[in-house]
Amino acid sequence: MQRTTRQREAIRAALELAGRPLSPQEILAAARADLPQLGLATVYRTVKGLLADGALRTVELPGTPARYELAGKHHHHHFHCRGCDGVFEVEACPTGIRGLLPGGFRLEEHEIILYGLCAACGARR
Amino acid sequence: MQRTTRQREAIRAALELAGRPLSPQEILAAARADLPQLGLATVYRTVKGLLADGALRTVELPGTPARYELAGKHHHHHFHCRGCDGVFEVEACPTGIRGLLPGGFRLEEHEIILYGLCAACGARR
DNA sequence: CTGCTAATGAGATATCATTCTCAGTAGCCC
DNA sequence: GGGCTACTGAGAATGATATCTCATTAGCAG
Repeated sequence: MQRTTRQREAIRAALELAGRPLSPQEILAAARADLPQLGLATVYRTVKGLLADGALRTVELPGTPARYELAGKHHHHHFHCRGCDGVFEVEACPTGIRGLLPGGFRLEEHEIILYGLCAACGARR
Repeated sequence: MQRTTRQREAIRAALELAGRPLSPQEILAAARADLPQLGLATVYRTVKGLLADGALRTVELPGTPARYELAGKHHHHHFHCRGCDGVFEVEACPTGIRGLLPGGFRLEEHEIILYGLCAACGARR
């Protein structure tokens, strides 16, 4: 049976508050604001459970551990900041992607990743 | 000093022949057709050297080891087949990506990854 | 051809992300 | 409140990629 624990709530809250995809380490750091003794294993276990429930979505970017964001948002893409390594959501999507494909290939999904500096890092330089 | 070795040539040839990004393991398998005793360490060392020379470009996709392709091709994107896990080049790019960005963000690069089945895998099902 | 030394190969080792273990803790039904 | 048992935390174990070590091999300049 599924229990509602302090940890589970803290982890969901951290993701909700962030509003962007977080890695397990980022989740751990954020949720420790509430629960300082929180363990990494619990983060992984809980994330797995939330994924199974359909409450989270996996966001995988090249060269970094998987990140997780709350499910249910509409289609969007991601911006990966080279300054702070943070990942942000981008609320748009160009059209006509299907036309890019060579013949015979069957398109199921697409991911667009933008690289650069986020507003904070851009201002700092 | 840089020497022209059998191994270096076999690795470059494998990438040239493939015409698509290869992981170190894929490079190893392909180049062993010519040099059966080729070692993985040599692949990594050689790839590093070719990258430093600017002869190769790194292609990083989520959830997979980095792959490498010959440098100098014009801008393109990649298709990741879910059937065979192979990566193929896609010779096009939608316009207007910069318009997707929120204010303050500085865009330096972008990557578009298409997921689905390649022609061979699509036909097999 | 000869010697110098860069490059190689095989296995050991490092590095991380993720999962496992297990004793102790705490949700929740009654 | 009590008891059953799922959940937790800390560290060990795992798995996969990438690098290092070192004795041996082989480019290439002279």
